[in-house]
Amino acid sequence: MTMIDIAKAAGVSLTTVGRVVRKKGYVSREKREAVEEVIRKTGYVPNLVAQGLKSSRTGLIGHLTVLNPNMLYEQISKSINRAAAQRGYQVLTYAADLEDQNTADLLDELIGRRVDGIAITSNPQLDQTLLQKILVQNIPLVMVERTLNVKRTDRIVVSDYRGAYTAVQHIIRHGHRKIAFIGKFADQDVENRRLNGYKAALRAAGIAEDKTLIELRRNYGVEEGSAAAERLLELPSRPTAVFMTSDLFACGFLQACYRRKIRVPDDISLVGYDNTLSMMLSPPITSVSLGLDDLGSDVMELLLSRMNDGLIEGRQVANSTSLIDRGSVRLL
Amino acid sequence: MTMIDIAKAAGVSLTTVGRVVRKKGYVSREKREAVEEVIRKTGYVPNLVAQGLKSSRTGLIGHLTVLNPNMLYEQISKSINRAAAQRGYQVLTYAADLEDQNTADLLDELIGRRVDGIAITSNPQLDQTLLQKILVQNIPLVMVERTLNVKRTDRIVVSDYRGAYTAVQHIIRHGHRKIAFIGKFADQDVENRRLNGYKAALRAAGIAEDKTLIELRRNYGVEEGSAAAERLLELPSRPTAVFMTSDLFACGFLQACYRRKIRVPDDISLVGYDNTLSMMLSPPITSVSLGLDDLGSDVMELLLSRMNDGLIEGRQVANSTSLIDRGSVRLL
DNA sequence: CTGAAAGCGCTAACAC
DNA sequence: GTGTTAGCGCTTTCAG
Repeated sequence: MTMIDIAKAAGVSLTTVGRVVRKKGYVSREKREAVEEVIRKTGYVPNLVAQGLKSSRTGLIGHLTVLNPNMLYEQISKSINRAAAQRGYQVLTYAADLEDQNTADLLDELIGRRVDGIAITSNPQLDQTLLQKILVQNIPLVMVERTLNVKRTDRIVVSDYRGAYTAVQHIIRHGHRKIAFIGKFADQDVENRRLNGYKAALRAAGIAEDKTLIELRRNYGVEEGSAAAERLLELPSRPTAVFMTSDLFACGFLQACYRRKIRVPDDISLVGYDNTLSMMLSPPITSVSLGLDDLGSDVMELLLSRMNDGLIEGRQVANSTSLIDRGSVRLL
Repeated sequence: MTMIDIAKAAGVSLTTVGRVVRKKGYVSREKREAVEEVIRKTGYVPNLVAQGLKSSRTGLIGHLTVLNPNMLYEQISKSINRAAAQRGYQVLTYAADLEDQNTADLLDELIGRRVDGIAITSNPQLDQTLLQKILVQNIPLVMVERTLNVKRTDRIVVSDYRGAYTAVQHIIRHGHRKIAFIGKFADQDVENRRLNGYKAALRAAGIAEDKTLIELRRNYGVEEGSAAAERLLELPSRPTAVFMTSDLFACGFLQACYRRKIRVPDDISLVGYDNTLSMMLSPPITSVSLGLDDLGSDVMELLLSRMNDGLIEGRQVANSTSLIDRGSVRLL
């Protein structure tokens, strides 16, 4: 079934069928109805591949991401998929989790498929050279969270510093002074920003930094959170509150508490980060939301505007974090 | 940059470039190297859209799914994406969560994009008429979990009955007799199979069914689990164990327990389902794993074999469930 | 308002 | 071994 078949069956030309299918251009009512009738009867579906070749517009957005252990990946994907669908685009998600698929090949496939735009979320393996290839092809590009400063490329950054700061401030306002920090080793800026937010909040409150209260782990993960908790809970003078840079840590921390029959927030106060799992835990934990609901829309809007004008200078959008209070911090 | 440009630059014909790009057919070493050189220099990337049009093979798999509240959706997507990538395919995921996007339109887009195969996972809005369209186009189709018996279409079913049966049997073997059930109203067969598994296990152990111990909820969800727990925990003669058909219910149940300072498994024993969140809870909960790791491979293998021979009769593969014991059932 | 014609970039016979 | 040629199914000027 092709447009030509439809044209023949309806007794019109190929062009007319095209106009009806795309609802564009003038077609007399009779002819239109004739064509529509045939289309309905035959169950004809336009070939988007051919359309894409001819119009060099595929309606596809490439999303390059990395499968991280926390649930962030799914949230981000969901948000982008949804926003894209609402705007008539479909997302092709490439997860660079395997060693055998290197980022360069992935990008080549994206380019080969002639996607109309590319979103890269927190991929650590990026460098200017790789991105250059995309830019040369003039494909709109937006980078999320882990961003490089590249010409004519938009960035969406998460205000991690503020997020951490606000969380710790919240704890301090509840009267806590011995506040522990569980985070990940700073491979990337993200982790540093969170740690800095924590330190700044302490400083602002005139609380001296206590190195024994800072627990840095190799990875995000439940086990890691549990292990960190084991150490912190053994401390001669135990912290009264803990700020963790991932809800996964909070999961693990709570498991350790459960084993020791330590109650939250009665015996210790906790604040998580990501707002992914915190609402599901026992008890639900106050957590920093990264405001990812709008992320997809932001991504798509940046991409779409750049499709219209590829020459605009690189813009930067900050996704603002907010604290979701679930009462897991006790008033001292 | 097209193949013709490369051909000119390398002083060979279009065909020769094609042979080099596709690594197929005879090309003398000199010419090949010349072509490869030019490709490298220019950063040429073959146009997969044109390839797709010409070869009517897009390397795309369409995945039609529905965004459910439990984490199953992500697990399934991940599994399929990964299996597809390993076989050189890319997945286009369509989530029919919005009312405005009806399944028929989604299917049309999949057909329009000329995907090489379609996987439909637990979509409740399916009917023969819709599927007919896919079959007419001769696109390999595999349905997961919620399946219809359609000619020349493969099915992957989850052995929910066995899963539930095994879970309840596990509880019974630990000496429990008052075992509650939290499930979802039976919109679909899935829910019934789980309830039936529960009932059958009780029957096999000679335990009379107690209607007050069966709690059916409108939806899967944390809140729902919590509400169910509130009722069950108020019962004059409280159950000693609870089997729930979703880890989300278990989350909610644990929150209710936490509020009442009821400990698991000391005061009550719990078993979840899905094995999605159970490992993250406090305490970790014994749960039924749906064995989704292999799901993607199964899907792809069924699809690939049908691409080779579209006439094979519909096959059925059963994904076997297994109980992951985390000690949340106490020995009475 | 409608149609004829020229490709989009690539593949696959088929000839040389 | 290598090149010529004819499309895949559609969009888009440009005439009528």
